Amino acid sequence: MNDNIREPKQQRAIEKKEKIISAGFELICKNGYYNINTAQIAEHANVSTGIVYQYFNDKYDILIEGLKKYGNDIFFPMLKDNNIKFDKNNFDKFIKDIIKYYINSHKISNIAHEEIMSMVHSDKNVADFYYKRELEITTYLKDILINNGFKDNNLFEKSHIMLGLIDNLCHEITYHKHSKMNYDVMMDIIIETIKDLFKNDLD
Amino acid sequence: MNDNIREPKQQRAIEKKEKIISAGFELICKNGYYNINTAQIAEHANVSTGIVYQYFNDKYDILIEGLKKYGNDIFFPMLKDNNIKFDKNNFDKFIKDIIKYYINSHKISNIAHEEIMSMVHSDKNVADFYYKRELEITTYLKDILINNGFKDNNLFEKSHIMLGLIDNLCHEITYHKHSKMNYDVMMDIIIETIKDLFKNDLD
Amino acid sequence: MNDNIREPKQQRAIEKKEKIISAGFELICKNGYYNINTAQIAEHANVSTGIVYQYFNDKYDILIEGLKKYGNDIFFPMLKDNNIKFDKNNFDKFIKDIIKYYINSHKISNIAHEEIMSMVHSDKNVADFYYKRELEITTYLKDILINNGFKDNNLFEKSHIMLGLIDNLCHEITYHKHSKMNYDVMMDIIIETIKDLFKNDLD
Amino acid sequence: MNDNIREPKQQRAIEKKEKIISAGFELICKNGYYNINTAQIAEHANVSTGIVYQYFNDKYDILIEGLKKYGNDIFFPMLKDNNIKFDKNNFDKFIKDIIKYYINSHKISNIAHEEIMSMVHSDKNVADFYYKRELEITTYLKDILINNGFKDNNLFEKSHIMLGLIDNLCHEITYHKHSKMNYDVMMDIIIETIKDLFKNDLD
DNA sequence: TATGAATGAGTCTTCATTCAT
DNA sequence: AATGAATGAAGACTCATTCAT
Repeated sequence: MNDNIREPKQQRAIEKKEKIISAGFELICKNGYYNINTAQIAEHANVSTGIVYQYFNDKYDILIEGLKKYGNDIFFPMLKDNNIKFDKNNFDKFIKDIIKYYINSHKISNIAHEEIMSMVHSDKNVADFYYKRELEITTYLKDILINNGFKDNNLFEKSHIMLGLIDNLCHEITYHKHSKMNYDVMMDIIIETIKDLFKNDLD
Repeated sequence: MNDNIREPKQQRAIEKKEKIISAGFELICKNGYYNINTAQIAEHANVSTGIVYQYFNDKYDILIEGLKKYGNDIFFPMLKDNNIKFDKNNFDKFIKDIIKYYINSHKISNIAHEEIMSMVHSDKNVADFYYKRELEITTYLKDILINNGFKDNNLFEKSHIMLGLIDNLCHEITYHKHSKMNYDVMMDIIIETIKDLFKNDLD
Repeated sequence: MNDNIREPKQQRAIEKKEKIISAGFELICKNGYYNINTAQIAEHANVSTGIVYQYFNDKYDILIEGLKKYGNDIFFPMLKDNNIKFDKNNFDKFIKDIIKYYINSHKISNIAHEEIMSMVHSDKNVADFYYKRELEITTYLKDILINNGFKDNNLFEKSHIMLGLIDNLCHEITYHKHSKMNYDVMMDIIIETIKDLFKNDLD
Repeated sequence: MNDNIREPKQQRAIEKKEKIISAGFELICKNGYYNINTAQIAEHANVSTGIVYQYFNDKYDILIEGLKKYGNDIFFPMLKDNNIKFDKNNFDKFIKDIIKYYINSHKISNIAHEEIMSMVHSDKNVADFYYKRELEITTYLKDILINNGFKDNNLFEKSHIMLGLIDNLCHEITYHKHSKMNYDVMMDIIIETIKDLFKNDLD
């Protein structure tokens, strides 16, 4: 472990560090942490292998920093748009929009998603990151619902369940198309279930 | 790749092969596929390194065979008990029982669960295994419901959603105790939601 | 090194040893000494791996014994036919016959030839075997020539040169067909050269 | 197979690569390809094992590159001197010179010669190299003869035969001293035979 | 700062040979 | 005499990390 990690101050150096993170994270997401080596990361970042160890303790560090920097984009891109309003009589549409959002995000970074989920299940730090984000998004959803007039009746737990339902659905749709599941039906049921979930929380 | 895999004939040899599978799978589950080497597997199985390669193509093979042999026990132990009957007026209890079952199974093989889920997300063969089992358990649940008088109203999809809800809950409970989630409340909501899911399928 | 090599006395045992030699030598000739392992030899001989070491000191032994047993067939099959007579006025035909013999033998055991020649160049024992046989065949040719009325005017050396010329020709024809050499012309030249070689040795 | 072979740019690195080739080729020639391992090559080159695989795909690569670099020196050192003139009335001397050249070259790199010839007989790439060189030297000899006034009467084929005769002789002299062959006589016969070979090609 | 050359411990895998039965 | 299971040393190759410049 190198104790002399340099925090780059010069603009060029900062850019170089960013480059390593993005290049490294990209490769790791695409190929898996164990299938990519530091030489490849350096090459992909147009940087020498040596320099990597002046900005990072080790290979693992690159992963973690990449996660911090790009994790949100991959998993919770919606976190960017805040203060959403929806027509209470058209809660359906709001749910559908979220589902679309999720499916889209799954599709865009399909492989990255899987690679990181893999690490969520095997690496404590990645897991911590992921679960923290999960709480954030849950809170975010809860706030939206409250802002739109929902009663706070265990809204936090319900939001979590709602997101769980949606995530399962998206995963199902994105990855196991081959199964004998009817996805249109499934989506309708999910929407209905979510509405039931909140049935007593609208005036 | 060695294509001269020997299928052991002597009783002692058969036991030895089993031993390698169990020892290897155990170590992999406990420490992760990439953190265990063949020497460790051999040692843990009280066997020489050479013999490993007479029964298996490679390290990966051990994982897959271990999965075939012990995967069900870890993920779907309930698959053993068939033909369950429950009091239709007490659907609640049935749901709770399944949840308990799941939580228990998560707790028993906590780490194994996570390691394998990790590979579900990064290895095609492991994923195939897992999703196949998932379909089985879904079918199994659907059959139980039908046997207990439920109407087949997209019962397959609903079963899948139900299991998803339960799995999310268990995962939540087993792994992120630290969160500010109220699990008792959550369980109640889940049960209620599941009941709503099938509200039109009971006479 | 196992000092207890058993010399098989029972008929069945003798056959078994022969089988190992022939199977082993065949595989080695076809694939090369370093590309064949004892397990394959045993399997090809329909014998257990263990038994091999009761008849042979080691893998190398099999090669040497195979060479002793089958080497002649491969390199000097003509050694079998003795006492050849030819029409002195038709020395040409005799030469051509030998060439045909050689080419045929090269073609039949093409790969074996090469594999063994490879070892002639890298293993002392194989070399010894080969050069000993070479002397035999030279002597054999010399004797034929004498029997057919040639004067012994350095006939030994000349026979050796003659065989060398033929061997080079055959090798050329059998292995580098692709070159821009005209083989018909070459053969004629060779024959002429050989006749010149002995031009003063016929009355 | 590592496909990230680095082509060394720094002077020191270039020298190191050369060092690995020469050290590796030397050891392989002296001991045989199968009796030398990469660790030994690295050690002999005063280099770590790792670096070997940054410059070469594998052990085999070292052999081939060594061959390309030093093969000519070992087999056809005369290829260096071009445009040789000789006294047509003293063709004898020219032949003798070539023989001396060959014998000398055989003697100098005795073992290397044999090890490589071994591989010529067992490895396609080595064989290709060798036969290509053989054609070159044949052409080279043919050109010399033409330059010295020989008629081109199948001169290519005759050159090849001449070289074959010389090679056999040298091999005989260098390796089987033990035989009952009279080498002085043999050399005289060879010279006479070669002269006969070209008897109609001088005016 | 930056380069890319160098290190060497670690990994998988093979195989001649021996052992238990 | 025979089997085939078992051994373990040895080999090729990789890669995170450090070093010389």
